[in-house]
Amino acid sequence: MLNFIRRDRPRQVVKKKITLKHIARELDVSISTVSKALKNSDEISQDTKEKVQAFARLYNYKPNNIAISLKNKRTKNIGVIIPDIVHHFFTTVFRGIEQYANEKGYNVIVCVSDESFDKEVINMEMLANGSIDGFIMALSAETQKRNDFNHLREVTEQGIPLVLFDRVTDEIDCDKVLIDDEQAAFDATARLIRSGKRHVALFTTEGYLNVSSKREQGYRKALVAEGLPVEEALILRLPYQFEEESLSEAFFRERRFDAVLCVNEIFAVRGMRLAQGMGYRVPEDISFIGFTDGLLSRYASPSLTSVAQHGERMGAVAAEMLIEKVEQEYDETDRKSYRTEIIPSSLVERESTALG
Amino acid sequence: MLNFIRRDRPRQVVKKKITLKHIARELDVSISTVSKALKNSDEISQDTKEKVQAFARLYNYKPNNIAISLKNKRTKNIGVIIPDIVHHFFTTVFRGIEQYANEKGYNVIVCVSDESFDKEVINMEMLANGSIDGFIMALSAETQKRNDFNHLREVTEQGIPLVLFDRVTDEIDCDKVLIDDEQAAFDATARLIRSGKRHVALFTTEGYLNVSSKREQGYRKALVAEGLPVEEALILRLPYQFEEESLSEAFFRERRFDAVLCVNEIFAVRGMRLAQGMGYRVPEDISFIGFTDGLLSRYASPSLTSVAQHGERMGAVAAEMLIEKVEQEYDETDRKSYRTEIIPSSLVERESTALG
DNA sequence: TTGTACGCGTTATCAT
DNA sequence: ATGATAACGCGTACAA
Repeated sequence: MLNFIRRDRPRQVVKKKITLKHIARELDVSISTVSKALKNSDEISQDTKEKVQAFARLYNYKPNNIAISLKNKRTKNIGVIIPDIVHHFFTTVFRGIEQYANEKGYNVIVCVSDESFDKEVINMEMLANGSIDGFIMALSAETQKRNDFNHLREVTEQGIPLVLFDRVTDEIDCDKVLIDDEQAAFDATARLIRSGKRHVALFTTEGYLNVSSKREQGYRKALVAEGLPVEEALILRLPYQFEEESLSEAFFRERRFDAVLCVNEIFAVRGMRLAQGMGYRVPEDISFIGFTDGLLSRYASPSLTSVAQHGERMGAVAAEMLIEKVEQEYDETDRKSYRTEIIPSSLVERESTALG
Repeated sequence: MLNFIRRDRPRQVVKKKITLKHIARELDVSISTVSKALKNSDEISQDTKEKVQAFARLYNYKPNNIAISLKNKRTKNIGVIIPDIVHHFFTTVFRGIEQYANEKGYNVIVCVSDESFDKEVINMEMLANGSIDGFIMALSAETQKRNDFNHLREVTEQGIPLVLFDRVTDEIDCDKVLIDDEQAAFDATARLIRSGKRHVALFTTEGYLNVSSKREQGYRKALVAEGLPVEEALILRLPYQFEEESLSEAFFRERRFDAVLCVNEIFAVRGMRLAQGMGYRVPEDISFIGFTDGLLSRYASPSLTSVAQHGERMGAVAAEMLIEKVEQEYDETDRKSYRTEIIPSSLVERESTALG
């Protein structure tokens, strides 16, 4: 009796999960009676309900998610595909997604594309075969470069909801969540100028990443708006993962500027360090503002004024948009319309800029 | 004809995923014939196989993961539960897990416990109901404090493989992966002493986190081993998330020391900054070594000598152990035995320590 | 060579 | 009040 529940093993007792069928057999009723009894259906006698529920509690019955998914054609899982998890911004977005999703009873399956097109495609296909109800993703660098979005198109054509964030494309019709990069860069630059700086340099990345170019736009527009010339010589383009300082050192020696806008924290911190090493005071001689308000900004010396991107909020919004689509998908009532949400960033003022 | 494949929608054509049943109906054969044909079974005539395979390719047939999971009782998903994703160390471990798992054809479902016992329990239960084949996790702070591990016990009793990493407990019999915290602290301290320092302070956290206390052990043992006294006055215990510097400032004023071992990057960077602000030179007057070799260590001024914990390796090892168990679980052959793996850390030497 | 029947665990509909 | 049956999508042992 009950030997489905306890089965002896070499050194360990295994209490396998029990199913409706087990309960039914043990209590000598039908599976459907058990199912209804557990749902407190009033088709079932009080007596039977109590018996069944007691037994279920005793053996800690929990319905099998997979079976339910198969039946409902909904998994309550959402797939997240990001280029890199060891990256503060993506991590915070992920956290926002995870929190919101969890509140709504969804689990999150993450895949990392590692900035590779192929991995992105493989991961998407893997998850699209029934494992998830919808996708949230930021495109890999390679995907952006190749401009090939067939994998996204396939997924949306299958009716699987998709939300793109941060690294998006116009080629695909879907919900999107964006940072107001241009506006943020504009504001930061204007902030530097209004505090009395007249020669604002820009430290940005080589190659045209979507993000950097928007920030550059904002920088340029701010200069113009404030009646200053755009000095091309004050724009320094650095390799993404550069190690030696020679480039920037030369820049400091040869150019005259009194403020720098940097498209990320790292450039800013390295810039400040170099400047200080060369005898400049920060912010008196040169002010700095960076993007991505992470640990580096907070603990640099001096601490770095930085554009906070509210990744967590972004993730929550993305998850909200996705889950809305997923659940209305089920109603099939009204036709789709896609939104693009902009998450405002804000400037966190610290020591690397003087008060206006 | 074929109207299961294209169904008109308001403004969008939806190509729903097709199933074996669809193919069978369309080609007027049975489902099992289709199934076998797709597997290239030699029970099926070349002719039929080609017809079926062509059709499947055309309509991009992919088997439904959920159905397969239900059938096989294996999901090819692994559940990861960590206290916090916005934390460099956990993030790197996660990356290691994700990479290895992906190589082996597994997906990763992450849940964040947020250092909360309840969330940890809820997430585990959620995933344990069939969604995953095994768990990899680091215990939440609250769980460690409460010393309540029934949720882990339940899971292992159900025969679900579990691997604990970093934040583990002796109460549960399972595979474990650990950092050699004590040894690392020992080595770091010894390294400071051998470079000529005689009064090594320790900046650690208040309250007894497993991790910090092991590091403290190593620190103490190293002093003893090198024939130096343990000066209790040189051990500074700071709140986990402290903001004002008053505590440490007083410490710098009142104590005499020429080196500091810090249990994390942040304490080290803040310590260095304070020291420099008070006129000390780093490393000449005071050397610093931190734990967790992240961005802060690399970009601090001076850059910080730091204990690298190789989280990625740790994650890969954990995933390897888990998947091994998951797959042998299936054989049911030999009995379980659990291992504990130690991942060696290493010291990354930078500017905050002088050469021995 | 092809098809039937069953099972995975659940729920919903329709008998009894 | 209870149970039988079908269905979700797949694979496979067994029949035909």
